[in-house]
Amino acid sequence: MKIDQSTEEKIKAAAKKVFMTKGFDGSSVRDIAKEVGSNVALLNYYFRSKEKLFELIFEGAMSDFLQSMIAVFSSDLSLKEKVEQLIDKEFSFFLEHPELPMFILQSLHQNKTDAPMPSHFLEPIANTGIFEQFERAKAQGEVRDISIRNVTLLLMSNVHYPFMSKKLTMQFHGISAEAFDEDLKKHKEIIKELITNYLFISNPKA
Amino acid sequence: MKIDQSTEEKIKAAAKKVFMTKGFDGSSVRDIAKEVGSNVALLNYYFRSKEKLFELIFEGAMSDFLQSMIAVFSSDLSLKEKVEQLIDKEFSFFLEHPELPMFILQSLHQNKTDAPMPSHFLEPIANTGIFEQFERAKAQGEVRDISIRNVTLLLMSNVHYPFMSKKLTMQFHGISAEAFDEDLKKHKEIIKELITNYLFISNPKA
DNA sequence: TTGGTTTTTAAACATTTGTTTAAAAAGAGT
DNA sequence: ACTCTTTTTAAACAAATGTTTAAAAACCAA
Repeated sequence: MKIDQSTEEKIKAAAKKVFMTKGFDGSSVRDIAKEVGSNVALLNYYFRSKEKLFELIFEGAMSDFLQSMIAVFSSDLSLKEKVEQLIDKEFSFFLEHPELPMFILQSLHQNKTDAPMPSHFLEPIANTGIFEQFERAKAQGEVRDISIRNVTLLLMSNVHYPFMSKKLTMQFHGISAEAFDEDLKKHKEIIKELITNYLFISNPKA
Repeated sequence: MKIDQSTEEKIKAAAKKVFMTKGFDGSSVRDIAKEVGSNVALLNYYFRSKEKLFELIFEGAMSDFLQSMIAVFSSDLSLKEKVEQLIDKEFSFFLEHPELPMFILQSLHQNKTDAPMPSHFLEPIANTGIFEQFERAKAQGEVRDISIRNVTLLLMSNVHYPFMSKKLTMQFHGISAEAFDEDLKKHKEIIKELITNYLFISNPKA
């Protein structure tokens, strides 16, 4: 029953690469097999079907996607510091995995994964106590009266979208990839100031 | 040479519906034909191929996508009013075409359209004089020192992303579509205040 | 080496894909 | 009614798809 781990991992890596760039429908098992340097039958030997393989890749991606938040939330920084760190960390994470936001949102959008998000993805976030920390800060008047859901939407919009819109933005402004990356850096600083200024009351005692 | 306009339009409508929800790769010409209540051959009779039909739909979508901006920019409002109106108008537009941002970004992401964005999409925007108005306001100290490209990215992030992230957000917070739509309304108001507060200097004379 | 298991391969399978063909149906002008 | 063009259809086509089969190759314990 000893399975060649390396082969299995090679297939997963190839599948990740292909699925990420072309999506589920745009990818064929022969694409992936070619990327592995092997056979279609081998994919179904290790993973039972294209769908099963995809689900595995998707779950891994979703896990990565959420993982970067957890590290920040688990620290014992102030809420403001956490927000700032989150933006920094997410940006550097997505600089290395720029296709991730598009892959996740597109897969969910087209119901490429039927299962609702498993609780083992969300519980670790709740377990960091970030929600309680937020409500506490709100009660103490350190933070503006805004729902945690709206804070999330605000952060995700400004952190995910830029990486999804690279081609649109480049074409829209007629700029190069390098120029866009510069804009990205600037954007990060802008939203850090913008969001913290908005969320946190400057003088809680006033 | 008189072509039954209604048939051609019916096909376009069906193609739009199918392509929008399933993307290029996820859609088959037989899907579209079934939606029309007709034949695959008919699609190739009116449009030469699946690709040509898609390009037509994509260009129409891109046009709609940008059109809603132009109306606002063409008015003779102040810059601040234009920003506020843009947010309002874009939100009500995307409430009626919620799949549009995802469709556009996904198609560009996967190079489903080889051609770079034609100038006839962008020129009308430049022709509204919005860029000059912005630079003028910046020179006069009414507006913070920020590039127009970063303003665009900021606006697009906060206007497009929420519509793309509906499923992710619903699953993430475990909320209903109705609850999400409420969050959406709130988000609109938040970013209106947030962005205008950030961009516009409260007292230009100070 | 031998025998049995695991891994890999090539080939075949049935469907689905986009496109084309050729004929039928519908329309229009005379 | 007849002809010619335009529109619509059913059928066929080759290529691509996901999956399975069965045999070969590699591996491993005795």
